[in-house]
Amino acid sequence: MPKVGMEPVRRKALVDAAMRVIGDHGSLTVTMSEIAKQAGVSPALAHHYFGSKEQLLIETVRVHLQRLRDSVVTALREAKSPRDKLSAVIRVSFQADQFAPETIAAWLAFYAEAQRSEETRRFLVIYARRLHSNLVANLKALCPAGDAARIAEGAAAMIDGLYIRQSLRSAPISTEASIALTEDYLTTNLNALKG
Amino acid sequence: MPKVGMEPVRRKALVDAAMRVIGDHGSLTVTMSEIAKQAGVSPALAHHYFGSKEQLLIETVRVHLQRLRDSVVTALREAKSPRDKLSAVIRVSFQADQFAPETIAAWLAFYAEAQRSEETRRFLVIYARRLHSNLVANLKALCPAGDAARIAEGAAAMIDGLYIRQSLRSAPISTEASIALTEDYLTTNLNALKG
DNA sequence: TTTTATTGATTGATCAGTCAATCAAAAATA
DNA sequence: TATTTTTGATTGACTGATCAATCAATAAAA
Repeated sequence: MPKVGMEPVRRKALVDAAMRVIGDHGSLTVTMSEIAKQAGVSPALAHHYFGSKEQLLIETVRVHLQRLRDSVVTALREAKSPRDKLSAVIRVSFQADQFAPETIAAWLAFYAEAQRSEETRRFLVIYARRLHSNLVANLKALCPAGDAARIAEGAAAMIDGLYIRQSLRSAPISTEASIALTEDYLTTNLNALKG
Repeated sequence: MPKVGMEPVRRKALVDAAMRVIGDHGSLTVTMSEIAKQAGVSPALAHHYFGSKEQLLIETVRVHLQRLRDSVVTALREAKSPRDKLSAVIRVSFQADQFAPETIAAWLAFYAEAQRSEETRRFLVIYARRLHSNLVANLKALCPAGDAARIAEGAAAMIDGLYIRQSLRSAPISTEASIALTEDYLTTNLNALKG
């Protein structure tokens, strides 16, 4: 069975398994055994490749934020006007796989972890900054810089807030409604400036 | 040393200690020992009064949400007009003790816990509903019901989102700026309807 | 004396992390 | 080509630490 070149395959499998298990469990207090089992390998192998549970979790955050970033980049490239690019950023934030309850649960767990893990925090800060700067950059084409910064803060907060509220699964808001609410925030603010 | 009537004193001390330790630690993976130590009693006593760690944590959520509720009720009573009441709800949400990094960290941990603990989730859902309904009730006096519901969703999301972003402690937003952003959201939306 | 408050000592379970051993593919050598 | 050596992949079994939970014992008040 052992074949050469398994490392990248196993790493990916373990990182994906970690996200799934964490999402299902809704917490980072998952065992290496559970993750390894989900990935179809022994716990020892997970340690072999990642050194520690903490490192595996950090890698999990990193890889998944990288994927999210790739989605945003693609969507931005397809959008032409600044206004379309703003919509693209919003759309990706709420896209199906991101907005699935397990995914939201996992992100929530990572935000909590960021209180203790400097490295986890660093990655989430980068995500937050990127979201903010994507919004600002395109807003600047539509309104003065000062307003752009303010509107971007508000929009970013609204996006994150819709996630949190979604995590409680009471009165769940649809993807479309979340997008509409955020779009509406932008439109109303931009119109208010024009008026 | 043992005096009669200590139960309520100890319960309060333990619940407060739990919130503090969880806030400092940024996670619910705190030991009963740490909490008990912080409260100045033995771990065994914590178990004596609460039965289990889980129950202590649930009580901690309940008590602290109850206090938050009391603050809101008081602030609402002092405000006269619907618009003032909206401002009161916002102000309390961001008031100093709520917006302290340790408090935010603790709430974040509880949100994560809500994924697993039905009872914790229930309390947080009640808080979310209360926030929403306080907003809707007063918005209805200022705009049509449909718009009130929508604006309330947006405002609640923005409040929760500002918390999350604050938890990352990068580019921290001041209490005043957070209040201003949320107030601005309401004002802009209400003006847009009038115009 | 009975009841309430309190703790030290202990237990049992859980887990992260380690390690020595195995297995099979690949590379080197004959 | 056949044989040997090396190396990467993999695991079962084990260890040490941590921690929630229990309990019997003590001390003070009622």
